[in-house]
Amino acid sequence: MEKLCKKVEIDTVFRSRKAVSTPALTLHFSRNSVSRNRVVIMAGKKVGTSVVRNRARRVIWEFLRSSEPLLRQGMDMVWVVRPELGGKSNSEIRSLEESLLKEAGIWAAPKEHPGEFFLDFPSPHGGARGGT
RNA sequence: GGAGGAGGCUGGGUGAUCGCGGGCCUGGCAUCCGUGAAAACGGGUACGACAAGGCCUGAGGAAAGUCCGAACACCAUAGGGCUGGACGCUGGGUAACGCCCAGUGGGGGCGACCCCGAGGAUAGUGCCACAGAAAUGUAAACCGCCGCUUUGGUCGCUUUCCGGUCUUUCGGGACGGGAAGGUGAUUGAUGGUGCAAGGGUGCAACGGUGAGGUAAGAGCUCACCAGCGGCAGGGUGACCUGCCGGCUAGGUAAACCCCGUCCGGUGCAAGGCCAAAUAGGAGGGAAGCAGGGCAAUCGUCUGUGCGAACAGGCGGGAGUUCUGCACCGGCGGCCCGUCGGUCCCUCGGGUUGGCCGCUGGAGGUGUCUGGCAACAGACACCCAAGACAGAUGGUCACCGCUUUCAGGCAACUGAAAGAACAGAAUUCGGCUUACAGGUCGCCUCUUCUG
RNA sequence: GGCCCCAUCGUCUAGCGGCCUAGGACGCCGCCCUCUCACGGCGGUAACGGGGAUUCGAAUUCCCCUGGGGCUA
Repeated sequence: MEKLCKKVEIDTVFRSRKAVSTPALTLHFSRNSVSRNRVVIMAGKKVGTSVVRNRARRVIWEFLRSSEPLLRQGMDMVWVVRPELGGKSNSEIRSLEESLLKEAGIWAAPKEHPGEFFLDFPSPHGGARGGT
């Protein structure tokens, strides 16, 4: 699992229009061309002070890291933190993440149909992407 | 014991485990990076790059707000004037400051102690609403106070005259009344004068209190206080103390302003280097004048020559160069000055990579010396984050703290919950703001006991 | 990260330190006009971001917070 840094790649994830959300947390995701997962966690100024924002990033990142063996690989994820997350405890944040991952199909569920899920993935720019 | 005052320190700890940033070491290595499906191509390097392991190290007192001051970098080695801005008791500290220390003055508190943007209102200008007679002018007189002029009322005393009652020694006497006049007290009206003490208005009314003085009053006179000026003494100074003088000067400068001191601008996204990529595009402005030098070349004259031509003189001269002015641009808004220049500005187009700056510094800690202190000096020891979507966290256990509940007379035991403000971004010195607690001595007032 | 600016009724805005108990427009509410609606007329509702300081007096001047916005490779 590595970090997703470039603005162009992050914009690609947003353009895929695949997202699940709760009032406190939103997960945008798309499939990538690398075989590893790439993650970025965004916490804007409206979430709170730098202490609140950095704590949210660490907690989210730490849960993803510790539960990586259970996740499907080859995904780009953009986590967007919303102001409601400020008052949540660490265990609450973890359960929120788990439910979002399950909803997005990234969490390795008991019944696995990976091929079916990725079939309806929209290829951006009318299939102009090479290499897939 | 209670109530306070001022200041310093600290900002949970230990262990296990999984992770993150930086550095070093070890072993392995023709490897590493980019493009590519691969082959391959391009590039970097054996003081190298990558991955693994080990070790070391890794947020704050405010890292914050960005309110001041600097260092550093570029713009000229940061220049002059105007404008503008900041500061403002005194002395010291400091690289510097709007900060700190010590003092002065004022205000608050019984006190320890705390607070103060605290230069100039006699340099000038402005403003002081409403109310009030009057809001700064040696002004003004509403209610008032005083004597005086004119004119009344009441009362007292007195002179003259006229009656009355009683009495008589018939000379008168006593009592009371009326009229006219004089005089005094008091009171009213009127007029002009004197006064500013009192009332009233207001944030503020031209010193305050007391005594003398006066028709009533007034610094009119005196004492004390406050304020002003001068002199003397003390202090580096702010200022303090004493004496003398003339007796009066309102407030506001966080209103303009005056005085003194200081200030060029921009800010590490400063700035420098490397690599890569794109374009030579569009719009606008300016490419002017004068003089001098050189000069392709042209015209003309003279000379030589049969001639082509050559040489010399004169005149013009594309171009080029120099000087001055102008223009444009850089150096805060303007002027000067200065530097650069045929280009300058705006838009459009490309890149969104790497390295340096980047952490050893006005640095900390300790001791000694100087100083009331801030601080300075000497010596010794120490090196303590440097990221670039941005590193300190998760889980578990135990201990310590606080609260609640249960048990217990109590010491205590058990369970649950909680633990502030807050995260480095070029670096320092301050200020300001936020902050759960814990802890250390010092000081003041008060109560009780001995 | 650095450097700046702004804050007045629900909205857009006026507002020399005293006439501010803060004005106007659009809203909103009520009444009148009309057969009814619109237009029009009359009246009302409603604000100086918070705290401190200067001043006799502050929306206005000064300081500190709070909340918005902009510029900068």
